[in-house]
Amino acid sequence: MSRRPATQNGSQGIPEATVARLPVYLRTLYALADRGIATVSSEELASAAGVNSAKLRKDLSHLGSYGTRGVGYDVDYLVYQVSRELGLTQDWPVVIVGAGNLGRALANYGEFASRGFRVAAVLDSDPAVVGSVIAGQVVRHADGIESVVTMHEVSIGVIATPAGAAQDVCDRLVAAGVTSILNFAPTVLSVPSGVDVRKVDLSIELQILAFHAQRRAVVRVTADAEHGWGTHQARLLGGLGSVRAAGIVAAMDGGTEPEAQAIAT
Amino acid sequence: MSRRPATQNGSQGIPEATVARLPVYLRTLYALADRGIATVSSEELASAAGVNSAKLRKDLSHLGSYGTRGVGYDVDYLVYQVSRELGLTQDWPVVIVGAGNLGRALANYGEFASRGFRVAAVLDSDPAVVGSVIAGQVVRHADGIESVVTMHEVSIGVIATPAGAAQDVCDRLVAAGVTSILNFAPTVLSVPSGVDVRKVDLSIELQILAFHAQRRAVVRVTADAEHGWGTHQARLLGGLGSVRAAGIVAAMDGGTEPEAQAIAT
DNA sequence: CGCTGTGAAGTTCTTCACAGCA
DNA sequence: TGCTGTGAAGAACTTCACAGCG
Repeated sequence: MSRRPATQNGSQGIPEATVARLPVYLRTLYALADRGIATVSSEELASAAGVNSAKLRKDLSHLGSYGTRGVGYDVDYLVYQVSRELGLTQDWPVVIVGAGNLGRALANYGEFASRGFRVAAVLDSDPAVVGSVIAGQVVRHADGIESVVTMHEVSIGVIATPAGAAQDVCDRLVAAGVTSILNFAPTVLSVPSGVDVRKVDLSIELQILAFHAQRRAVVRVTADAEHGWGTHQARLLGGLGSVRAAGIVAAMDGGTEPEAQAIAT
Repeated sequence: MSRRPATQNGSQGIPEATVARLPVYLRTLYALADRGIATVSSEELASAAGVNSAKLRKDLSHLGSYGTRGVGYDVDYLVYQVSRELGLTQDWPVVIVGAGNLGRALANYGEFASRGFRVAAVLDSDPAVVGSVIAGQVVRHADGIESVVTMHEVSIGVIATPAGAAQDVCDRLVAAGVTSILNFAPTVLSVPSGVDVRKVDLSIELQILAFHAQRRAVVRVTADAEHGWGTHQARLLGGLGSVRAAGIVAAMDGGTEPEAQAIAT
């Protein structure tokens, strides 16, 4: 009873998986509109967005019946409906904490400013960075988190600091009133319930890719044994399973603190 | 029959959802090892990794029976088993295309080099950037994609270019032999089957956060109407539903090309 | 007739609850 | 006794296939 369900499909709740795809549809729709296309079928839109059409139709059906049978969807109208559903008919002020390479990349990110989000401030704790200008913003000292959040009524915070600083920054953002956090630091953040955290993690994505790449390679090695092939991929593998095993376990001890690499140059 | 299932649980296939969490467990295990902890229970490890213990045990059970009943898991041993499963007992050479802020942030990323991945090259098409040094690497011209991939037997490519260049870069990487791609450009990439693409997209993550933030706000507005409250969040919303609707649709036309913001300073 | 919107079936993922081993 | 490993139940998500509207 006290635990809120991840996706409560009660009144008009949209499944989480659908929510995660709406931004993709929205971007695709913008691209179509830019090309002067006024109407799309679910088939066309789905293919441009990289999903299948049944899924797209089901997703859109959660927003309402905005298509026309026998015709398709009106691009502009759908852009508006999706934008509204996502809460992009208002501008969300965002603070970015951490003005390293990553923070700078984020602050300069084009789609950011244009579509629903606005960088209210960029903060950093490094005196050498404070005062410099990034994307038209003077970088403020991280001490100003509370005042910036309060003054600009910020409810979304982006953490682009080293891992070691992330939890502290997070706590301060939350204490100041931020309820949505996008975390780029490679660490698990703990937050009170009611605060929404999403993480973006390079390392995790690479490791997932490695897993699949390895599996493909293993399959080919097996095929090699049976067909006498010799491929690029197969050679990469060598004697998998023992090669660097000891090395990995040893490296563990000497590991330096994982960092989001935000402050380095 | 001909369509390969996303997760084929045949011989020893690990569910995709599990694969996506293994890197998190691995990082958590490294952190425990650094603190000198030799053994963990599923409960402890799960809580440190931010999942529940049943899920963790189920996940680990797909790798084998590496725990000890009544005791828990040996940290070092589990680090090794998870690493091996993810294919991290070998070093994966990676090329980064795009040497803007994002590309630089990625190249300098700490966890990158240390645990299973090695930056084989950083490439960019901007003559002003080519020749500069990033993370100990001289930035090469993007024309060298094919030779770098071939020479270093690279199978993982990271795309950190503007959206407009991404598909072209992707095609060249694939043609050169890359089979895993991590895409930071805000665009849908199309690749031949057999090539694995994962995307990391700031904009999408922010929009998902906005959706939930909006919903929280709406709930509070509703509560306001009933209880006469007045909160920060409620005021943020204003007259949702009409406010900036026209603005959004109009802004669509004037939109500039979305970019991953890799080349700008 | 073409395409949307959607019940229903199928698949994957999560959570429960406990047998069974150290 | 304490904790893992897992069958079984449940929830979420995807895909199918077609009714029905424009």
